[in-house]
Formats: sequence, structure tokens, C-alpha cells
Amino acid sequence: MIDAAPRKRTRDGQATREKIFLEALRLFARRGFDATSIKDIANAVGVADAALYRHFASKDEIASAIFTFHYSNLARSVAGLAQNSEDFRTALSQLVTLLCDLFDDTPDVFAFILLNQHDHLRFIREGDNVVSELVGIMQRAIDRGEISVASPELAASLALGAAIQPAVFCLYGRLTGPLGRYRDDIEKAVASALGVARK
Amino acid sequence: MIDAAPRKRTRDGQATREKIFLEALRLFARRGFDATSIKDIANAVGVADAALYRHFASKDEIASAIFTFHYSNLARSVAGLAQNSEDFRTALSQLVTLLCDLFDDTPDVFAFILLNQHDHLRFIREGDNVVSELVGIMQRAIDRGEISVASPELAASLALGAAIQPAVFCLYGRLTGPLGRYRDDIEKAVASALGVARK
DNA sequence: TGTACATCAGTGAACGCGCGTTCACTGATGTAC
DNA sequence: TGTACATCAGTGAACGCGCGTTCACTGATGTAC
Repeated sequence: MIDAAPRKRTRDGQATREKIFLEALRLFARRGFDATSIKDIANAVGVADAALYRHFASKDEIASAIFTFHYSNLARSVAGLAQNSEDFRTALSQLVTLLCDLFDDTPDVFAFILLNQHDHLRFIREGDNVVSELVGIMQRAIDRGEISVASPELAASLALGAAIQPAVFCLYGRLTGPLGRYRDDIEKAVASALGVARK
Repeated sequence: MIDAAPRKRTRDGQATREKIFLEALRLFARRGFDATSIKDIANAVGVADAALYRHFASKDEIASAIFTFHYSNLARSVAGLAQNSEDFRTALSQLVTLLCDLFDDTPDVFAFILLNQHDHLRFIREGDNVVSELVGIMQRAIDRGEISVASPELAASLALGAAIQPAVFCLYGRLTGPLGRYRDDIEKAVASALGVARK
């Protein structure tokens, strides 16, 4: 009954590497880094434990590579919407959309890079920093008199918290997802919280 | 030079138990559960590893006992301010004070029970739930027409996020603490975010 | 008050286990001639 | 086109290590008489 399919030994290591990226992300996001073993990842990928070391130097490097990739992506997105939108209100709208979409489309990515931030401090590089970009957006809004909260860091934390915490509630079943359902409410709440000036 | 003070062998196990509570909380809060070993805790307390098992059945039980104690405390506090304040605005003010004080007075407690919530889902008991209490407060405010956000769960998550995220920023040096410095701003932000009705 | 005994916090050594990682090896694939 | 060889993804077994936990034992403290 067991389908003893002959092992395919293609030389396409890229495919395996991508599968490791996918499965390790899934496991890290759902169970956490420590609770996920090399064997867990290898099983999910469908190879032996040792095969992982053909693609990554260590377990830490797997997590680091995945984190850096997705975190930098998000940082670039945030930086982009900061530059491409003239007024703060537009940037805020796009930011909330960005975060809601990230959660609804790729919850594992959202969970891995935005929850348990503590675990990943060591991976974060200068320059590719989501928080720094957010603070920059807020600083500009303050300079232009578009919001009333005086501290850019506080404004950034309020905006981030207003997206992350509802997402956490969705994850734990306190809110019934998708997060996009609350997109407009979240945007309105953040705008009010920051004291966005009327046009 | 080494002060080979003779080991005191008092029979006051209560004192040791309390020291375990204190030191384990500190280590769990700062390094995380997995990154803290039984030996770490024992060293901090000043006893041998095995001594911990005179007071707790397992490492898990240490974390569980500490978490349940502090989490229940907070849940009771939140429930209390819900009952003792007539209008929502008062309750909100007290809630923000409560959370800011918790962070500033006992940052380890704050970090352990409110950050990395994921790790502690298994410990949370029905009835002693901070989130449930918060949702209850919001539900009452909605029923009385005191806030404009329609979902009590969303309102609770916004309020919680607005306290937790600035606290995280303080922990990581993005905001210069104490959190109490931002108390009024946070209260105002949450009130605006929820659309608190004017008196 | 003095003595014999029970209690129990604390000890040091040992335990088994699962973990991340290494290693010699396999065999299919790609390449040079 | 055929052959010899280099490459390299993947394997299974083994490794050392640190972990949580157990255990027989110690010795000071409290208690019964």
C-alpha cells in the first residue's frame, strides 16, 4: 500500500531551497523557532535532516535568511508608500492596506516577522528597518503639521499596534478574520488616534 | 578571597520559593522561556538545580505558576476598574494608568504576561482573562453609546495595542521610557481611536 | 532541660533524551573529449 | 555518439552537548517525651 516512489535525484537544489524557505517559515511562524526542530523542517520538505545543510549552514541561518528576506521586503514596501504618496492621509491608507493584506495573504509571513519581534532583534540590519521607515513617515507628517501627536516614535508605535493587535486577535480567534474586514475601521482609528488634520 | 560563607540551611522553603518566582520571572521575561534553563534559574536563586524540584514539579510548572499568578492579578485589576467606574472615559483613564504603571513598576511582569502572548495560551484559564475583561468593558461602552467603534473585540484590541506597542518600543529603546511619560497621549489616542462620545 | 527521632530544603552525581551538526558515502546528472 | 570523470543533492548513521529530571544522601531544624 505504501507508495515507494523511487527517489528523484534532480540536481535542482534551488527547488529544495525554496521549499525549505516555505516550510521553515510555516513552522517557525506557527510553533516558534525553538519549538521547531531541524527534523521537523526536513520532514515537511521531504528530505533527510542532513540535506538541509547542503543549503544552509545552520538552523539559525535558515531563520535569519527567511526573516531578512521578508522583513526587508516589508521595509521596502513601507519606504515606497512613504515616497509615493504626497499627503499623510494617503500614506496611512496605503499602510493599513499593506499590513492587512500581508496578514490575510501571507499570515505566516506576518506572524514570523511582526509577532515575537523579540526573537529577531539580532537579525535586523540597519537600513532595512520597518520601524525606522514608519518613524520617518510620522516625522514628515509632524513637520508638515498633518498630525497632532508630537512624537514620531509614539505615532509609529500607535499605528503599528493598531494593526498588529487586531491581527493577534484574529490569530487567536478573538476576532473573526480576515483582517481586511476591519481595514476601514483600523484606518479611521489610527487617523483619529494620531489627530490627522482635516483637509 | 572567595567568601566561603557556610551554607545556611534554614527550613524556610517559602523564602526560596519566592526567590524562584522572582528570578525565574526576570529570566523568562528577558530571555524567553526556552532560552532560560533550570540551571540559569538555580544559579540566580543561589541553589543547586535539583533544589528547584523541592518547590515545583517541573520547569513548565514554574512558568505556569508565575504566569497564572500575575495574569490573574491583572485580570482582576481590569475587572475591578470596569466595575468601579461609571462612565467609560473614567474606566479608560484608569486602564491606561494601570498598564503604564505595570510596565514602569514591574517591566518583567509586563513583558512576561503581555508580550509573546503566543507562548502562554496554554496557561490561560477561562474566567481569569484580561482580554475577556477588556472586551466586556468595550461591550458596555457600546451598549451605552459611549464609543463609536462597533465591535467590542476590535475596540479591545485597539486599546491593548496602543499600550503594548509603545511599551515594546520602550523596551527596545525606540522610545525613551518610562511609559508613564506618554500616559496622557496614549489615553487621548485611544479615546480618539474608539470615538469616545463627548460628555 | 536533655535526648531521640522525624522532617525537609538542599546537594552532587548521574540519567536518558532530543537536539543541531558532521561525515563518509551514494548515485543521478552534467560535461569534456 | 560514446565514455570517463567531476559535481553535488541527498542519505543514514553517528557525534557531542546541554537539557530537564531523578535519586540517594546530608545535615540543620523542629518536635515529642
